[in-house]
Amino acid sequence: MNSLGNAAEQEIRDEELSEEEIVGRIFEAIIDQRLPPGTKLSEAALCEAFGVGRMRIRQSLLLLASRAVVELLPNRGAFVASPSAEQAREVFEARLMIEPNVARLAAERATDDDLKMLERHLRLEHEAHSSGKRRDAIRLSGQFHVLLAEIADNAVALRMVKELVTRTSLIIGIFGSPGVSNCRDEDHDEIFEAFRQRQGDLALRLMADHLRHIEEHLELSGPAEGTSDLVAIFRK
Amino acid sequence: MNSLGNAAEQEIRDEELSEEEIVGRIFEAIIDQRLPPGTKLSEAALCEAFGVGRMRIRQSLLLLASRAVVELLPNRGAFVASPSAEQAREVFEARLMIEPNVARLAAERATDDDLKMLERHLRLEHEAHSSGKRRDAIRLSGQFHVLLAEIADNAVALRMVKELVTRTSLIIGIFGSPGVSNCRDEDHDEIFEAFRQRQGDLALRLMADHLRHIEEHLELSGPAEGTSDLVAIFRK
DNA sequence: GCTGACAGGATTGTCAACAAAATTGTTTAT
DNA sequence: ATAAACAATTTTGTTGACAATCCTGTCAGC
Repeated sequence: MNSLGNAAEQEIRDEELSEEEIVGRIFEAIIDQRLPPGTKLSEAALCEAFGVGRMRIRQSLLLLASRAVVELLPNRGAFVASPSAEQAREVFEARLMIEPNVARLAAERATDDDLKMLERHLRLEHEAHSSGKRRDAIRLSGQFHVLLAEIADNAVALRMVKELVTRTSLIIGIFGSPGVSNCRDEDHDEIFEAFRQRQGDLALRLMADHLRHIEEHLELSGPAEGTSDLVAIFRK
Repeated sequence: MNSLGNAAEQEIRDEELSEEEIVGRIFEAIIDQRLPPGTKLSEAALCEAFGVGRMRIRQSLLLLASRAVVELLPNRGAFVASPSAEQAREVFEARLMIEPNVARLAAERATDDDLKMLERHLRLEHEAHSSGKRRDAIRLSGQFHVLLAEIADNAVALRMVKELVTRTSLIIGIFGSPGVSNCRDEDHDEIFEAFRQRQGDLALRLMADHLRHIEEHLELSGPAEGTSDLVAIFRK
């Protein structure tokens, strides 16, 4: 029984899910690490899981592959991507280009409602963290970055951030020290404080520091995860 | 006869084109404005143009839609996107986040061969510009930005730049003053000079200026191009 | 003469059957 | 007993046909 065969995930409504909804669901599942890197995503299993036809699944997998979130091997099927150290470097480099700017714009454009919403979100993050709900903590800390992109009000940046946050979750699954959580929520608190003071440039700087901080806590010179390092695991 | 029905574009080899190749070809056609915004991309026509099955085309169109380069209307078909002024703003905002950083990295990482290649490219740009080959000039000036992303050696950034450059071509087609070319090649020359001197931060600044310069030459408060502003055109 | 309904044609969306490839399990020969 | 070869099963890839939707042109009614 794989992690997708859960009947509870099936939709009850007779409206079928669209490709984008399926893509979104798989993004989320990857973000909170219910789908670890390398997981086989067989078409039949996904058809059952989402209650849609094979074509819909096929297209969804193609979209996921175009964002480097799944890997599509010809005649072999689809697998959750396992980013290489090189790809991890690229992802963080890209995040450092985009997200500090997103943070600055968001800080400048946030409405009062946005600030309230962020505050509520940070409270949830703290709760999940202190009560040891690791999965929730991971999901929420990733979602924080997505929320900022939504506040920044730029659909292009939002799409990119969603992709990069998801890929980061995979990267942490591979290169992260076990137990260490995704983001420190104190960092998020500091960024929020900059928001409250409407200091866009400060938010930019803090976000850059935050991302560098995450990257530093990875072991990018480590395992090197090939196709599936069974050979490495059973080396000796 | 639409602009895709050209039999010369058909492939001779019996190897079929992959989705990505088709996507790339359509990207290029949009970049040098052979496919203006709003063009209907009927499946049958594309099947003939590329000599592939309908499924291949369908998937290609889905990929293009996921990058906001074509618009997919249910039961209506695929059309080359016609970005709104709001979307144009988002595209340039995103380019300003990414490309100055790309320029800085590229300036720092360019090999001597890269510099030679850029120099050759700029010569081509000048030639196309001075000999009045508008289409070539447009294609080459867009390609300059893509080359920088390749030199920067970041696949994520490269993909984003390709998308944003293509969308910019559509934006210029809609909001650009007629006759005014895409980029001024003197700007590109300046950036290249920063490359030659290995001044990454200068390259960053010049690229930001360059992008702002392009955006300023648009008329974003203009036509407002709805679905197809026939109503606006025949208003009075 | 104009508006609305209707029918024909064309295009898109979906499904099911079929073909191709790969993995797994079994057999056979050394 | 090991390893290669073969067979069976599963999974992916592709094709074609069919259903649904939309556009266009026509016709009836007012």
